[in-house]
Amino acid sequence: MPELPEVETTRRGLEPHVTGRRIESLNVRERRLRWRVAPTLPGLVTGQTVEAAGRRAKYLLLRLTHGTLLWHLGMSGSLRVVPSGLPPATHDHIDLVLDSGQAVRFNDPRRFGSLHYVSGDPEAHPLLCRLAPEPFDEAFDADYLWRVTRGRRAAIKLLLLNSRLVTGVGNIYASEVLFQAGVRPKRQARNISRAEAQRLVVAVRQVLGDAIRAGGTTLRDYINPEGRPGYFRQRLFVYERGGEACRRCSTPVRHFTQGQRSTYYCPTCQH
DNA sequence: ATGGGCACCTGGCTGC
DNA sequence: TGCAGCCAGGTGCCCA
Repeated sequence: MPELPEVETTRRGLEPHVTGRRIESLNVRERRLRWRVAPTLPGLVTGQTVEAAGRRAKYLLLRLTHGTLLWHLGMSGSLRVVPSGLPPATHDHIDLVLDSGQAVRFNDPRRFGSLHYVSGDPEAHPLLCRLAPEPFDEAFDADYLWRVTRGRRAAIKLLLLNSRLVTGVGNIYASEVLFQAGVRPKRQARNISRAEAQRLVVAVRQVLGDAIRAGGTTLRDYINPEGRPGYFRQRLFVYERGGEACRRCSTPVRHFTQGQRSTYYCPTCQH
């Protein structure tokens, strides 16, 4: 699913439709998501107004009058804005019905997504309080990445996927970031040089930023709130391009498994 | 504390 | 055509 660019694209698509809208109801047709959706949730949010649509890492934060909805899209989740009367299709698990006659509809075939309501400071929630700084925050810089990689024997790619250390980078963009930074995915994090840490930070921002501008990456089923796919796939340098020519040097792109996930890299461009 | 592996799900594709 | 096997944008948790 969605990595940071897809969640951010979703946030931007939702924002004009939800901001200032009153919640008429929350219809939960399937509560068995990553965590069971609390039965009290509809009663808690009905009647509140959506004040803003925010994002923290891959979590969407809908700030309400008295609290916050924490929405995660998991691997296969997506949110669409639909007319509130539209009959639900398969895997349309939740509707957030607004006073505009529209509803935010959550579809998630694999049900790895989640929905929580937090009444206090959302940053203090257990799911958010240990997350690394946002990639576009100034706290995420070369010094930071240098510091958190020291003494770490884990492969740098695995470290990029660890949300306590780096946030927003998922499996597609991890390979892309390492390509752009010229760093091999198997390198032990502790052996990354200062200059490489700098290049990685630049690459994280560059790749995620470019992907957001392209509306995210659609591999299979990701769609934005208007029901449209993202267009970053055609700009991927290595992901899902095993055996194909590197776009920079024509060497065949290599593919292997790391931590039970696919990794792609160019043996010539990355060291 | 760190690292590795598993689990949670459904669906699409491949190959016999 | 049918079916087994494998793979997929995430991440919390358990164990060594």
